[in-house]
Amino acid sequence: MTTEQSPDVPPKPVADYRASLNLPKTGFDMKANLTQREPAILARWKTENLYQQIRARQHTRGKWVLHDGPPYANGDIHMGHLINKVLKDMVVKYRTMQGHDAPYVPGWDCHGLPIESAIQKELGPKMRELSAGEIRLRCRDYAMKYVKLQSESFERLGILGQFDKPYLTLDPAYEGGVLDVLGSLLQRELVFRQRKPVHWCTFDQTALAEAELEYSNKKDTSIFVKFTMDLNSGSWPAAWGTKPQHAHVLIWTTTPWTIPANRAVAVHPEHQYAVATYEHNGPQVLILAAKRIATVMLQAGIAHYRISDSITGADLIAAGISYTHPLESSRRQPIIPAEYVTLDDGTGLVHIAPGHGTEDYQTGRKAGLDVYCPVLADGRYDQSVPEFLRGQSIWQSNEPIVQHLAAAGLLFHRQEIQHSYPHCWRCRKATILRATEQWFVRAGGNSPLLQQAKTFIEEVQWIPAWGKNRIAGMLETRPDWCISRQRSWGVPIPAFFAPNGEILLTEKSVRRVADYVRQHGADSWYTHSPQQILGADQWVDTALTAEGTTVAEHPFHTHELRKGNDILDVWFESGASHHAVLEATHPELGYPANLYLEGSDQHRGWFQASLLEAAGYRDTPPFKQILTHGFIVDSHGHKMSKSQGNDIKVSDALKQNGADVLRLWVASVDYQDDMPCSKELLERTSDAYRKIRNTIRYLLGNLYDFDLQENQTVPQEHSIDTWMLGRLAAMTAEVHKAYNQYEFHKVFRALYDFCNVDISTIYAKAIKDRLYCELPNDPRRRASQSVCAKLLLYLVELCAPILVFTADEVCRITHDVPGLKAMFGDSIHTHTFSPPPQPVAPELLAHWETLMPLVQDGLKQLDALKKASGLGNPLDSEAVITVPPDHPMAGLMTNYGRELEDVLGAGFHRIIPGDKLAVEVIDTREKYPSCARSWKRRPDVGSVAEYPDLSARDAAVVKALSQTLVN
RNA sequence: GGGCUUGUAGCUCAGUUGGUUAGAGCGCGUCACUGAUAAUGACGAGGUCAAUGGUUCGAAUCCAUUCAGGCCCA
Repeated sequence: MTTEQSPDVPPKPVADYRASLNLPKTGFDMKANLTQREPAILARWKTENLYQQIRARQHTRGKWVLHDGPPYANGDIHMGHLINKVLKDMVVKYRTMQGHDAPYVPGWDCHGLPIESAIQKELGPKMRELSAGEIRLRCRDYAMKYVKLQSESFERLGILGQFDKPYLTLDPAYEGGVLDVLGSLLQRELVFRQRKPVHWCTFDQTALAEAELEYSNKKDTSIFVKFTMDLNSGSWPAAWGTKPQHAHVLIWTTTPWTIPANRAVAVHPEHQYAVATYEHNGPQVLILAAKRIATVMLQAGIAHYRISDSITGADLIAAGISYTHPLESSRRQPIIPAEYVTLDDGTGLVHIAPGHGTEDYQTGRKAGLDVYCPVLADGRYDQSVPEFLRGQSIWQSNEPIVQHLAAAGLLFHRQEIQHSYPHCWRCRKATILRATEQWFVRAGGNSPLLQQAKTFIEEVQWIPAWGKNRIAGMLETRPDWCISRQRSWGVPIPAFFAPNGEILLTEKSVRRVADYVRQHGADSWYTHSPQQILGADQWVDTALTAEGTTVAEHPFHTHELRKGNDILDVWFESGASHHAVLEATHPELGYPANLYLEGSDQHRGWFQASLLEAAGYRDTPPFKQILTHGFIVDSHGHKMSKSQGNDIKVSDALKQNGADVLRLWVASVDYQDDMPCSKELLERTSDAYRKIRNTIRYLLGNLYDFDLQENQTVPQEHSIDTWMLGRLAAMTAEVHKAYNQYEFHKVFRALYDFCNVDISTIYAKAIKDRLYCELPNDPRRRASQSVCAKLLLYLVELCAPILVFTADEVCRITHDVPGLKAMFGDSIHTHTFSPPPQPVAPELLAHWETLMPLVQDGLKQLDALKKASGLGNPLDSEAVITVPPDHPMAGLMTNYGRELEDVLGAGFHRIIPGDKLAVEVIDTREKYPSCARSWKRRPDVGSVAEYPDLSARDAAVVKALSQTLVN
């Protein structure tokens, strides 16, 4: 210890009383050093097998299950993972400490395109030489690598769960569970087969996913085509004037080759449509959007034309006029509504080919149109098109079609354009949209599945409440669910195809395959024969014919069957987890789960998939509560992205701050909204962490000689201890309420303010004198220590779900203090919350309500004295408290005076009668001597002759101590 | 473009059924202490409650529009 003093500081008093004080002592370091300390704690948890210990613990309350939504097993974890997993962990830890059995089984989504693409990239052209089975093996290794990597990252964040037995969607038991759900949907006749346009490469003859498209510029012929209206149908709108002899609707397209597949023309119901009339070999009458007429006429070089009044698209549809297919004069086709029609280009009337466009398809389905696709896998027209096109490649057909239209007088105008067009990422050739047979779940319109899902929504508690509205809106407009994908890495749709085109996919056959997959894994679909899989030479079952009808009791010869190549949409896989995990891979969890907790994007994703699949599997929803959180944004509220350079890497943040600080940050922001994050914000959180840590350190430091059994002392009624206990009771209630409603930012706020204001600013300051200066066993000291022990207990308990490492560290420190050993038991994480603290009598709290303003006033006066006369230390002042004799507190002020002196930090106090309850702070540097031990200036310093430099209290304490020393 | 959603001091959050000069903590600035000390305490400065318009005796709070974000679609 240094004894150096600067020359202008007066020499220290002769006697050094420091040793006679009870100064704080603790092994709990001020410096957290989380980056070093946390891994050590983590290692200990692993050796102790903490997760299993918690499972084996006596649970005073029932089971409570948070079912983990599986992150994708690809890449490092990012801030989104952090927020999600930490929120989940805080919930689980809170429920555990409430006494629930709250197991946490983490899961991973292991199948799907991103992994298959990564492997494809790795392998390059070699990919084509590999069988689906071989590709799947590599995909599996890839997925498992990232499961391990992410698993370690999650654990490093203090997330506790069954990481040694997670659920994986590539687990055969899980895959079997997925097929169980598919079987159940088949049983309820909710699965059907239908054409739908998908991106298609005619060179590779394969379907492409959105992610496999590369957009680049392409030259095309765009054409304006006149579709001849059938003026015998419907009724000519009066606003368009007298009905002409001939009229045409005018459409625009950049893909002339899709004209053969035209099945309708779409208009926007709210846009205005008019008639443009001009002369060209007689009067010409065109229908198009009023706003497009000028542009279109200019493009076609027609200078003179007349425009009629306009009507809305809705009125045009209502007029009910059909038109003639430009290449097939016998076809009459309708005009239908479509909201997506724009007036940015074209004519405001859109050529609809449901087999060759996604929007065309959707629009067509609503209007009940045939999904007609005359294009074969290699890009040639089939036999259903006009003769001049049969067998021709679509890539060579634009010109013949344009010529044909021109010859028929239907070509209004043509121009060459350059536009962004999707190309195949492998062969770089232009792709098309082509309708192919896909599997669907009947989940739109008035499907019973959808009805059931809607009733489920009502039975679930949505947090925040608007989540219900959001998902309800999504269900309202949702189409049937296309569950098939033309990929390799996933759970196969176990359909068998007979040589005559009959298909076997029934509840019975799927259940058989499910069992087979459970035994041999889904890879067996690719490596074993239909005979092996079905386990018989003949399989009698319902057959689906190529025409879409069913034939019951149809005998299939299994050796003739071919296995289908499609896999299930990965959302179907994860959406089956309510069965595949809660009942199949981890039946100890049980159905349903109490809570699903994910980002708000999962209203469309996992929540909806789960809801729909559960609706097709049973009659109760898979979750009781749904909690959603927002997304991480930067300090300006913009989304984080690598390309913007405003992203924060979890590994960096972890190195910089430690897991507990990151967890505290998660707790501190309102997750219902977007969550801003920046280095500065984490720095703030770090400050908050240090404050909490120091508060705990102060409490611990003053309990070094306290024994929970021996020294518990009830505080005197008028003591600041009582005020503190009142605050503790209020804080505890507030925090539990917030935890129960998952409002962690309120938990954080309450705990932080409690440390900052109630303990640090007010209480800790007030009790210093009695803790440090009184005899160790003095009742006032023991009472305050009793309160400190309570503060420590509740504070650490309530912090534990958030500050998992620090709480554990505190718990270990208490083990080293003999009197505190029993405080938290073996581990804070197997410990349950203490019963709420005893409430404090309201009248006692009311006393402090009236006294605290006096303290505020006193502090202002101290500040004024400091500025006016350099009074630096409040102990060099006295508080003169005036109280009217008839004031309700008058009789009590003798008790409260001493407490006020301490709360204010003054050296002395006097109570005098006055006309109002008030305090006056007086500089006593010239008035009283200072006690060398307590540093308080008071009149009784020197009153004990033996100790001329001490106040009466300190003299007595020192005397008593010296006597015990002698004995 | 559509559905849902957010916008209060530099930051994170409070602001009850619309009602006097809009609150807290942090951060910042100044000062004090040196017996919680890479701590602690005191005081202080910060806001036309995103903007505009409306309803009202009165609006951060209700309504409309706009602007700027976010998620999901198109």
